[in-house]
Amino acid sequence: MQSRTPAPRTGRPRSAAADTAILAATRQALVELGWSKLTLGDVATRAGVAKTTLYRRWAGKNELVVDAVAELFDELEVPDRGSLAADVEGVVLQFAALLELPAAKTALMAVVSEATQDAALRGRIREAIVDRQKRLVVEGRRRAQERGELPPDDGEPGPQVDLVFDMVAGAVVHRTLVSCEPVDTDWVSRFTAVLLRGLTAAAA
Amino acid sequence: MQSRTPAPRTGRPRSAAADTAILAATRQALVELGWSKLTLGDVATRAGVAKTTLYRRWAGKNELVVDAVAELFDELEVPDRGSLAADVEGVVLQFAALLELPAAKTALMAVVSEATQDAALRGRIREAIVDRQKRLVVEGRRRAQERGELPPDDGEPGPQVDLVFDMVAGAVVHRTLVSCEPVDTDWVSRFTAVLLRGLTAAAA
Amino acid sequence: MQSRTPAPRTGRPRSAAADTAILAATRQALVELGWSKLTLGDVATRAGVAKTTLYRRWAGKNELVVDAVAELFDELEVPDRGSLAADVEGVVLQFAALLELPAAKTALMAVVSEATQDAALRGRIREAIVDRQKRLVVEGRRRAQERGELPPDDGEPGPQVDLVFDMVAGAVVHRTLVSCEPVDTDWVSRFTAVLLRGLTAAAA
Amino acid sequence: MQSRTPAPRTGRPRSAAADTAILAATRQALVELGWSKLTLGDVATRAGVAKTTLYRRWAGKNELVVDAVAELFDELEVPDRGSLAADVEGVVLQFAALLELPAAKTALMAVVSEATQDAALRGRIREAIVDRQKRLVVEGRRRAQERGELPPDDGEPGPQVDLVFDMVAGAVVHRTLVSCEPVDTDWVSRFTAVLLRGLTAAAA
DNA sequence: CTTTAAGCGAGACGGTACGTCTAGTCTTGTT
DNA sequence: AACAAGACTAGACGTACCGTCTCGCTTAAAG
Repeated sequence: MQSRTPAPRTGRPRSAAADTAILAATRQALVELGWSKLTLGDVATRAGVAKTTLYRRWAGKNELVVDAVAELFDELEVPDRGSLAADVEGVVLQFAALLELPAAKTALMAVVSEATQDAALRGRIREAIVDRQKRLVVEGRRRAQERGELPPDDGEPGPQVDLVFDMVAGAVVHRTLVSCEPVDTDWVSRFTAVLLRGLTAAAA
Repeated sequence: MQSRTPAPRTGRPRSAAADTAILAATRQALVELGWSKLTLGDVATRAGVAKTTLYRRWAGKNELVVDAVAELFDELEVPDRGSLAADVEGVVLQFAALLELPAAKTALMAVVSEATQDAALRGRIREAIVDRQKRLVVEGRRRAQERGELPPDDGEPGPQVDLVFDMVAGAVVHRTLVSCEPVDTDWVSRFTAVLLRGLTAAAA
Repeated sequence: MQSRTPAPRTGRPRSAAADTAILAATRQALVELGWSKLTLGDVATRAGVAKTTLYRRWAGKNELVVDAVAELFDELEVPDRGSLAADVEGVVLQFAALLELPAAKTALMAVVSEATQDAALRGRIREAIVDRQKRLVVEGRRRAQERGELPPDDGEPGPQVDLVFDMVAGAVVHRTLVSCEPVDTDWVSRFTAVLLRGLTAAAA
Repeated sequence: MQSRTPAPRTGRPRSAAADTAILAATRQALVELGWSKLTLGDVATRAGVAKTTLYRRWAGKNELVVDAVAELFDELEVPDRGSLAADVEGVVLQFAALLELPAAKTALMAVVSEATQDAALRGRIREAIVDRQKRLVVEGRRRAQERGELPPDDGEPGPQVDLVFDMVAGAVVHRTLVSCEPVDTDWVSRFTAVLLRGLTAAAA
């Protein structure tokens, strides 16, 4: 999950505070300026750091922004609202709220956009973002199984997890960023209804 | 839907051939270089045209690329495969095939990415891409109603159209560009099953 | 004698005024800052010109400074003071006055210094500075011959011209820049006496 | 003549070997790269020493290079070839041979060049290089007087020593570094003839 | 048939950011 | 304390691209 230039073991150690400052400055600059107007010189100035320090630790703009964005998604957690439908709605709203942040919105799409041309970047996105969120799907299903809302695993849990993940994340991202319409409670409940009926009817 | 600088009525008329050459060169350069490496100077060279000519017709990179991409989506058509499920699968596969083209993939995400910072660009995307595809959803449902697979409209058709569109397009885009996994027939049939059962169970 | 990047024949022509401004700014910056502190960005700013314009016309710092310095030496002229001794003293004083200018002093030595590592630069110095001044020696001798102070050429005039030139220019440069002592009228008359007695005694 | 940072008397003493290694590495790097491409980091690496060590002992690039060069000139000695003319020719050839070394050539001019902007450096050059060589002129004249080739001092020996030194050193340096032509035996004998005839005719 | 208004290719221009490099200082831990 | 290692700030380097501007030339429609 590291896109950083590795630090040597001898000599003066790298300042840990600089990392925090740089990533925070990157997110702030991203919000204010957007990907294309973001300059590393500006990030360095905001972080109170020389440009060289920045280039010593990251290979370039892409690597830096991916790390800055990945930290945002670390905040996502699995809610426990008592029922599968409520859990799904909770996750969807949480994710949508995250995508309302200009920093997250711009940065995520910028990185995805850049990744269409860069296989290594695709890999890093999968690691840092996609796979982490998939665990949330697994966790939600586990809870529903404990509550008896879903039958226990009958062998291979994998495929449907991927499908559910693509459907949930895809719908939210598309509505937010392509259709550019709000993810309000009405939309969320309609979406959740279609998704869960589709899944449970399929299971029946 | 025009993002072009309007041509004056007097003087020497603009060369029509240049337009075609420029848009084709834009798509080609987009495939080879990606959005961030694409330079208008290079596009001009590929098109055998001076940079001035390019700037005389489009206001900038965004406008040019949106026009180049919009032409790609004009090829999408509504299939008629005899059943609702088959129609949905057909649309999904058609859309996925389009997104497999590097030109479409890169260009679409580049434009969406840029749009997170640019309201006017969001408007143009909605016009040129989102609304055009929504009509396909409406058309597919109309056919299913004619076949008796779906009940006739009970007043307001709008909301579910938006939901279905976000779910279909979102899932395909997400699987293709974020998860970076193939949209094969297995995935498509599972997706279609969940979607249609969710919708018809909801209607019941 | 040109160290300039050649201008193409088509397209917008290069601004002639920029050349003048750049070379003047170079000399001014050289006086104030010296060679090592001189930056091309600063020269560009002083000249009211973009850095790119500067790099479009010259290949680098060396080339630019050589051209700027060469213009200074164009001012040197052959005096006619009525006798060989007076002519020599006039040339020496004129040359010494030039070397008192910080611009000329710093720039000349900077270029000579750089030339110890760069054969092409050595060639340009010879052309632009050394050979031009040698003609002054030839001219001075021709006048002395017309006055009857020196015998006419007896075949090959070359070698002694080189020798005289190295002795005159070398002594002035060394006293000015290495010994760092003034080239006053006393020193000049003693130098001229030794030189001319040496030359005429040799001819006798 | 010291340009070194003085060492404290307490604590671990400075390694003497490091000095030798650093000065040798400086001369080697000077030959290979020239003044402007010479970096102190590189010198440190060649000397197997940390950059810190280097900065602890010298104040900067100028100081280091002057010391490295001054060592070269310590090798110059007064020849005794039996006659004034032969002695002069010997000194000139010895000096010219020294200036043929790329290290000496580049370093000397680099230092002189830098000195046009730095009075302290000018002082150090006078001490370490100019004054040392002047003693050679005095020594040569003393020998010629002992042989009876020159009359004994008639009061003030100073001025002509300076003049002779500037003429000899200037001519050699100029021919070597500005005219860029070889100081061969032909040139040396012609130069010596003019110089000595000029001086003795003046004395007569 | 001229005008004449614009198109067009070529490339210079002022800017801005890039990513690299070096100077000189500072901070570790080790000797 | 000196030392090796290397991080740090500061800032110049030379390149690339942007979007604008000037050229001189060509092209059609309007007078």
